[in-house]
Amino acid sequence: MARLPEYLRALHALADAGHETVSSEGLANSAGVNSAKLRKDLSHLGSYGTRGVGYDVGLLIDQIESVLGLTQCRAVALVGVGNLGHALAGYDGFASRGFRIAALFDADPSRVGEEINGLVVRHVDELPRVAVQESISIGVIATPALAAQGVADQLVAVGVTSILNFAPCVLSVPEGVDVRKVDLAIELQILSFHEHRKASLTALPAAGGSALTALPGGLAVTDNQEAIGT
Amino acid sequence: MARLPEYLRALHALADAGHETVSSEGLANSAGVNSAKLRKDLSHLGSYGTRGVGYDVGLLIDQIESVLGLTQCRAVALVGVGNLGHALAGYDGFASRGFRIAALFDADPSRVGEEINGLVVRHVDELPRVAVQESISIGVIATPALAAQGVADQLVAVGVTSILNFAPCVLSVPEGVDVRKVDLAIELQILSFHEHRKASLTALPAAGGSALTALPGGLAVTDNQEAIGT
DNA sequence: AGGCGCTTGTGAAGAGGTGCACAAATCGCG
DNA sequence: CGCGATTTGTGCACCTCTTCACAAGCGCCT
Repeated sequence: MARLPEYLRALHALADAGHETVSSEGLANSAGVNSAKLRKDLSHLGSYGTRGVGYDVGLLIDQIESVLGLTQCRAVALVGVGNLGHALAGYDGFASRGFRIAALFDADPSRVGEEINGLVVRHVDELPRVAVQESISIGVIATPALAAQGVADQLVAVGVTSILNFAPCVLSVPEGVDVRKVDLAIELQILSFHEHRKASLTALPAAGGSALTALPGGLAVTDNQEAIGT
Repeated sequence: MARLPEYLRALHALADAGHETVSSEGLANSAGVNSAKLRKDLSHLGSYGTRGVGYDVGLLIDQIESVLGLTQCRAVALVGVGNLGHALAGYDGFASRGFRIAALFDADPSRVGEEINGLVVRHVDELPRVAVQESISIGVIATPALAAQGVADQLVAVGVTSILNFAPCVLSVPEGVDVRKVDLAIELQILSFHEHRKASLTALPAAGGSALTALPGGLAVTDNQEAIGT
């Protein structure tokens, strides 16, 4: 389930605040989901809450981390040390949640040798040797779109089976390899769509327009993320 | 639909490659989706393809950009010029797709005045004045989690109704305000889960274990993103 | 020890997305 | 002008996810 990390984050926040137990309602509010959904999610991983009390925060954290495979610190290879890659290399949100950026790569010789956050940028040709040496388990692609597929192929060749792709393109990978894509421009475009839709709706208070005009407000608004009302 | 931006990206790539028309199958491959799904999506926005030929690339680009509200260049305010914010400010993927980063803000006085990519970092207190002046329509939050809610409140107060949140926390906003969240660590955690699942599956070729043990492979793997096989 | 209030876990209904398969429509060619 | 190849648009069935509502269970207070 893709919501488990969100629960985990909320649980850590509650633990820091000193809470020992949480009700499904409280945790659901912290994570921004429905309480029934949260209970069903947690029941799916066999978690034991106590009726009448709630869930033990510490125990639940251990459970979820175990399911997510976060008990071991995973080594991440980052390919592409451009604008975005540079920021990712220095992003402390990774280390604080159990991920270690173990190696940086770039194809541009002028960038090789640069030191970022204590790590030296290596040439991408060294990927096979370093990947084995550092036992890389996840690859992050922050290259331009044109280079992304080639990098993905190289990562797959050295045995990486999980890839996080920031390049705006679709990657072809063999079965068994998981790819997640994050495209920052797409996120903005989705917001732009919502802006456009809201503007059209307010401009037409009692939309009696003909069905011929394809109004932005007329199509389904399903984008897998919802705003949380106060 | 959240898939429209992906179609748009694929269409731009096809247009650059010189294609005048595309079949739903071809475009679906480029965007990494099923062809039937793509046809249904396009039909929902009243788009006119020609049977026997396909879709006109240029026309479809105009249609989708119109629906997404990309005909006007939207001004974006970026709050939080830390590691990530710095990269976002310099990310050329925004400008190339119709978004203009119009203002940078930070709460840290030592960062105020710094120039990034031709823009001067302003103090967050100047947000109200600048937001109106630049007619900001989208706010991007790249602050630490603790500051995010406050920034969101400020953005809402100045009339911003679309927020892209990179801080690892849930934002409370009034109805009518759209929030999209991007949490880079969560993406890695989902990949970690897949790694863990794959490792468990290969370790147990014919999983005959008792149902009591909550195997990672036993729970539903639905994370709204799928790998595309070759 | 017993009852009461609170919370979990889950069955069932509802909603929505997905993909197949096929009819309708268009173009090119003889 | 007509036919076949090709491609769009869509009805239908399936399946998953979501949400409500409620029974079962646990702790606390008397």
